[in-house]
Amino acid sequence: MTRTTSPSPQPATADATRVAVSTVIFTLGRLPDSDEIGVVLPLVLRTRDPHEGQWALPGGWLDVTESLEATASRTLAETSGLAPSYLEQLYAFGAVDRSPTRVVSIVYWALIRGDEIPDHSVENVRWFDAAALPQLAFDHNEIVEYALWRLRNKVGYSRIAHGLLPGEFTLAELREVYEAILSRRLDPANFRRQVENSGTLIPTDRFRTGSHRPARLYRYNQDVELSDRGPLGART
Amino acid sequence: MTRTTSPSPQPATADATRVAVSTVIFTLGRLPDSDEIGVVLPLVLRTRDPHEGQWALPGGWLDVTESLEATASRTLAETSGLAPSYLEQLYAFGAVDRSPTRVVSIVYWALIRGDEIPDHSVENVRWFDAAALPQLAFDHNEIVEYALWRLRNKVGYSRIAHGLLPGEFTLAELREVYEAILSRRLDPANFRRQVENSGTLIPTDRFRTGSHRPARLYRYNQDVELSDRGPLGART
DNA sequence: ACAAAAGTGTTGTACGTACACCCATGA
DNA sequence: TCATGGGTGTACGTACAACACTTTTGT
Repeated sequence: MTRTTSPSPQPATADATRVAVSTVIFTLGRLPDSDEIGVVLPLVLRTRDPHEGQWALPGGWLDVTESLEATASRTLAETSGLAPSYLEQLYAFGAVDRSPTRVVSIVYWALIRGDEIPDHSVENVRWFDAAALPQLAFDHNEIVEYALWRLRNKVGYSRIAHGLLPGEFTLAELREVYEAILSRRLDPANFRRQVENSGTLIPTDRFRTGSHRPARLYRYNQDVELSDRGPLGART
Repeated sequence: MTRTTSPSPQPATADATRVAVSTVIFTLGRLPDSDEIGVVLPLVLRTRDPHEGQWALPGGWLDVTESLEATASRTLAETSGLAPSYLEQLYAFGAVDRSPTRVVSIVYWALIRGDEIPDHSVENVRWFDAAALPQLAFDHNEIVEYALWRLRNKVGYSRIAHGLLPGEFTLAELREVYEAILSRRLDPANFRRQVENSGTLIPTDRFRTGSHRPARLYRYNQDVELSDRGPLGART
């Protein structure tokens, strides 16, 4: 449904159900109109019907020889040119009337590090403030809403916030990520203790020197990822 | 993939992807070999290839005119004859090699009350101890494993346990449900307070009289369902 | 009377929150 | 030296686990 870049390998038979894979790709960035840091995501301008001229989630038809997750990864590469630092299935949307022809969309959501996102890398791709989207094609507004809910939820009990940061980061930077996602301020002192006691961070010997007292750099402890997706490790 | 009861409305074209909907249906029951109470689920004996003679999750092909959830509900009716007291999408399984032909299965999981489940209502349907399954068709063992994980997880922060009980129940009965799902004993005193303070139960004037001191009957408070599935209310 | 489950009280620990305070650096 | 963010200490409130205890029934 959300395919925008290549020809359709699936037959468009009137009474067949087609399967699409779309991806909600989150990263942090400076918001267009304010200069706050916030959650942003890329959308693709539809160049054909249905919903020509509207913005839609990146995605494509499922190929018979391609796994669901592989399709999602491809989507990500096509729009951001980056590999996901986090990728998880979100939901399968299958209302009969969500598209003129019957389409079931398996939607993934992904995080990528904000390090180096090409500003206008790909034609017809634009990054939007997740909290201020225009009207999107199909049921994509609903989908993004749900993805945002999952992101905010998951940030509470999981360590995914690291997926938005480079390899080494200060606690203040990590806290900013949480604050942007939850859109509320957190107490620096308490934040420090929580995350230190969680055992998910490894302090390095390096410091971020800047305007004031240097802050220690931390990196993510790979060994801790438990109790996240349950028995599904590399599911597809 | 798991269709067992009606002819396939989907074309079996070699290079098309077909969409199936399967459902993991949980309830509580007396386990076959012990006489403990535990989680049980119905499976359907496959009467044709692939995997003829193996047990599989109830399910069927997605019809073009039928929503995902509707297909799941139908499945439930066909195997248990009951309406679900809880129904939620679990995951979309789409590995390329999970079936001889390419099949994407949208899997739901459901709870039904144990009140009155016909013991051998439907031909080729049998109820199994969820913790001691034989080898199932396709990747269905994995799927059940994941569904169980979700059930146990969700019982911790949600009120779904009520979905396994009749309209009125004692706190001891509710506690038994939790104990069966989590397979560990809970302190009756603490359990009482937790659930009382959660505001999800309404005490009635009736009592369950039995072998000892009568226990007050409670019923579920409909008004509390919040923070469960997020923005997806009647999604399909 | 006694066993056993229903139901109440009390205590200790863990953890989140609020906030006062010290430390180290650039300007 | 001062402003500012880095980092530590402490006190309070809530939530939960453990467990002693009282109450009410059937037998």
